[in-house]
Amino acid sequence: MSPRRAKAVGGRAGDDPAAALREHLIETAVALLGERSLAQITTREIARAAEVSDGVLYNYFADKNELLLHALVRRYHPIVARSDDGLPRPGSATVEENLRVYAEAALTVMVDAVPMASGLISDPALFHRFLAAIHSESAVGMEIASMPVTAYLRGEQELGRISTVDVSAVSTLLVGAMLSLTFAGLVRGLTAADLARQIPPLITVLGAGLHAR
Amino acid sequence: MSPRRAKAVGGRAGDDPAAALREHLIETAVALLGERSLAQITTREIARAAEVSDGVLYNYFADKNELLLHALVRRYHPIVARSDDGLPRPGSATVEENLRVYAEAALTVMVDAVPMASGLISDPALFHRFLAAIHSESAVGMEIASMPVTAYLRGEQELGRISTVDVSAVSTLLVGAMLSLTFAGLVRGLTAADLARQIPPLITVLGAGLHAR
Amino acid sequence: MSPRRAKAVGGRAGDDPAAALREHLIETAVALLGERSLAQITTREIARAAEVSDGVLYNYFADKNELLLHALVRRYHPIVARSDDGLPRPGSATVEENLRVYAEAALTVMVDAVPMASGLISDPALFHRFLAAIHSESAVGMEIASMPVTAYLRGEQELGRISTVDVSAVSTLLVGAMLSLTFAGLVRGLTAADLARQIPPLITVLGAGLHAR
Amino acid sequence: MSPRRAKAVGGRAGDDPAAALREHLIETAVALLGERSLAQITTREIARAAEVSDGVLYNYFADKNELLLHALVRRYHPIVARSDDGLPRPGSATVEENLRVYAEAALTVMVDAVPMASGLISDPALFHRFLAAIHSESAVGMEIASMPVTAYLRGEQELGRISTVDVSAVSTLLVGAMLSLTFAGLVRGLTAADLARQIPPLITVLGAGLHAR
DNA sequence: TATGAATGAGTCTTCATTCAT
DNA sequence: GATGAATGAAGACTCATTCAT
Repeated sequence: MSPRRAKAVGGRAGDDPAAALREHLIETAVALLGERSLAQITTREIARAAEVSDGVLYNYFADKNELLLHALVRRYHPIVARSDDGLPRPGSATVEENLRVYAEAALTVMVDAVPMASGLISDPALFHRFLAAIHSESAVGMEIASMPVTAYLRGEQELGRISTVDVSAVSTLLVGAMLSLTFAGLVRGLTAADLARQIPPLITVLGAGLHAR
Repeated sequence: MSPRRAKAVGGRAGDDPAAALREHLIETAVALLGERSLAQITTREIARAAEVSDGVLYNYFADKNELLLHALVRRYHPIVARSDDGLPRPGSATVEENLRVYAEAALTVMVDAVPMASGLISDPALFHRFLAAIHSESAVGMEIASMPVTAYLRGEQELGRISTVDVSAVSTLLVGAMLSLTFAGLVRGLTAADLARQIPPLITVLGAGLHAR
Repeated sequence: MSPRRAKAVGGRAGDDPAAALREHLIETAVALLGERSLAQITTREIARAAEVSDGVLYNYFADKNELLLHALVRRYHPIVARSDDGLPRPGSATVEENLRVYAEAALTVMVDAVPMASGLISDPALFHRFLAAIHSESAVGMEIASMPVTAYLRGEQELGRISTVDVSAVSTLLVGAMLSLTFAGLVRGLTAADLARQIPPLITVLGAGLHAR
Repeated sequence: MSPRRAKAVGGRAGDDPAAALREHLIETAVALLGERSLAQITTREIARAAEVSDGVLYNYFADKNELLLHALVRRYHPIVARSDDGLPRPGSATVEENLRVYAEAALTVMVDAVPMASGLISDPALFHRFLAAIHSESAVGMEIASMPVTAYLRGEQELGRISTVDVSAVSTLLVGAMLSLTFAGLVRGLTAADLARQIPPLITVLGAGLHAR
């Protein structure tokens, strides 16, 4: 005679059923975040999409924004984490080729994240709640995107394949350029693939700095 | 014979009285845009801030968004135009020093424009009305910020002060890095001046590319 | 140095200029009443159509409704008066043929008047102001439409061309049928001409009553 | 488990609780429709009268007009249906007496329906939504009122109690006359009972047509 | 007196949040 | 705990009316 469990969550044995619904709501919100921006997602939409009742969300979150914040964080972390998957290691191939791969990865991440981030930036209050939720503000912002590149470059530097250039500066330039391409693409409705064609000349310019003596 | 004039507009001599309130509304909206984002500004707030009645705005604009769009364009144009003022000419000083000035100008512009642009990006419909209002989509986006740099570098190239590098790529890298700094600053609440300290190392990296043989 | 006169009214010599503008407004409203119903006509539309300023109407009428009421009366009277023009006299042609002519006239009037009247009926307060404006309530309603028919039939009766039937009842039947056709036409978007085809069988039925002994 | 129920709806047993408020709203609107016309009923008034909150109506209807349309149809159908109840059958009593009963029924219906219909006629867009809602445009208009009379007369014709007159024309005359009386009554504030006194002379005139050889 | 911009009450509608069941 | 209908506070927009010029 335990209380009824939300249909949509099902009865996965072993899980804490309460936590399961909470998860389900977050995942649903994450999915909606891929389509619409923060302000344009209603609690009703979330409930409908999650196939649960309108009110449950208040059993797990203080308000709509808390749920969306969790969804945002959830979306944000894999985006960054994803960068690590299958990215080239220092010493492999050529530095230029590897940087291209890193650049494309960053571009992909940004084309996905920027619309979402925009929704946050336009709501400062929410933005700061978000930063607090991430609770290590230092790792947020572009650094989080440039860190893998920086790490990679540092590796190459240790291997002596590139000069003693400021690798952090190189990362900022590369990642920033990807951000720039992302916005340009937003204006014209271009995909990450379309934009990726503009990467090689950028690498060429940076390459000069990497090999300078 | 003439109809009465809004109290808030007063009797500023020399103004076209008809256009005065329109202007007043746009300027009020421009000011509000500095505090809040598009979606968070209500018609009531605009009216209160402008010290006029709730309905006047509809005497001058088709709807709330048309007013805000005008305010946006108003804010957007000086931002871009400002870049041209007092920017160094090819041949003067050193290329590195000049690039630093351009970079700082771009950074200043972006710190101002990004919060505003974010509000637009999260509302695609409004975003496209905005682009249409600017009515030369090709010049919108990051290009508008990178064009002055590109032009400057092309000038230096003609003077033979830099190599035959892809100046457009250099611009994208530089401007993109400014954008990146802007977002980083947004997260930490840093000003353009704070962020500007990170410019020199970037220039150093790019400098290698500019002088490569 | 007489005060300025509304442009649209022009300077017809001999007219009282004030009364001229009043007239102009009423006539404009009359025209608009042919297109839209009472509630759907705004003071702005009247002013624009009359090519005068928004506010003048309040120099001549207590409010919007008073103007529209005058327009309504103006439209209403000619409608009824029109019935008298060129309508057959007792003794001419055949009674059936003449009744057909009267019926068509009534139908034409009604197709014109019913949409207008509907706007009134749905606003009881306005309706009673209207009746007061006409200020002989007894002559309003269907009687005003049936009176000419009744008068005609009475004439025929005096000539002995029809029996001692209740002519008022015949009028009510005939005019009521026209009203009925009018509503039917409204539903299907038919014109007075379309509807007129249904008149002859009605006359045939009534004819029996007129010649009964 | 079930969500709470609107206070105003209470706990009427046996009702589908989901549909209860919907019903309540329609009935409230039906009642208001008896006092005011369509355009003069605000969503707030409906909510107040129904003793529910301002927004509920949007849980059951797409917009204000959809609710009012339902209320209209609700008012419209019983009006017509009512005509069939207890109306005389062909062969009973005398034709004149029976026609009088039919006429009174039609009059009652119209005195009720005309003010309501007027509100619709003055808003063409709404009018057509209404017709679509009734979705058999052919049966709308006066026909719906005259059909029972026509059917009755056809029955009498088959029984040979009346001549081979055009029964449809007779119906149009009779029903039209009732409409005419209705409008006349509206002007003077007369009830259906008051107006019914004018029916007998009309029947007398029609009677001549029915028995003509 | 004419002008027409300004006024602001009032309309419909949305949606985050509550709460009886 | 889950449900989802009810709540009611906004929000954008309209328009009759006023009034400084």
